[in-house]
Amino acid sequence: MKIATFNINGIKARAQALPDWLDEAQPDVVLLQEIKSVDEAFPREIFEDRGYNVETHGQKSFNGVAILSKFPLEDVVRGLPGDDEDEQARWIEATVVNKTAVRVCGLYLPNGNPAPGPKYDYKLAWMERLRTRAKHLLQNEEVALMAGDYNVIPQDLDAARPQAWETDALALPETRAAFRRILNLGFTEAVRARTHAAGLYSFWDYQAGAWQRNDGIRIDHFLLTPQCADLLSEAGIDSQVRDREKPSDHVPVWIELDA
DNA sequence: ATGACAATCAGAGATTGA
Repeated sequence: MKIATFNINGIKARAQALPDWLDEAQPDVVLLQEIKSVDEAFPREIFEDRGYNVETHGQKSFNGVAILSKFPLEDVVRGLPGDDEDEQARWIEATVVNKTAVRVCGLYLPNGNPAPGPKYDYKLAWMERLRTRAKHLLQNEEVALMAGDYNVIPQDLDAARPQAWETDALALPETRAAFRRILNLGFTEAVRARTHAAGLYSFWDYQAGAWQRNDGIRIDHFLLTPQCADLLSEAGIDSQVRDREKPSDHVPVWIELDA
């Protein structure tokens, strides 16, 4: 089973590039972030025509997440537990039913800039809620994963110019510590389970020719429970997508599971 | 220190992103 995560930066703006990539990469399951659309306006036909089931958790203008799956989706939950006041659409989870049932959680973790400030406080609080959900996934010994745009540069080797991000909410020591605190509960980060190579990025800013200069960062991640990590066979990043017409500023990250 | 670029909503320019 091939599962991908892709921050598309607006479904309307990606009406060509996203289906083009789906047709070529043929993922079974896709976790989308930043659909920037309400549920009613999401162009589900584009995906249903290709054999995908579609579940969305959108909001107007900003954020918004979705799951596409060629296999049936069950027990869909929208919104990260832990704060009833939180109106931002950043979390969706469901069980993909195939040979092995896989609980997939799609997330769009807050950016947090500027730091310090209320947006950074929201980021750290959101990460604490994420840690709570993560603990439960482990306690249940599920074949489960949490994937998406974490807005976290885990280590210096995950940025072309780490010094440029030193005081940024994506790389501050407190951000990295919060990410490690989740990881160290017992998750496997898929790309790093396969390679410790530098120069692997999933985001390049639109500005200042960042793509052309390969000035990227790696902020889109897959975290796997032990039961899920046992099924991992491959992981990759489709960086070539960034060179296409009207690209998102992120590219797809994917894994292959024997599930 | 700032802007560069893109998307959204709206119908100009502010807001957000990373």
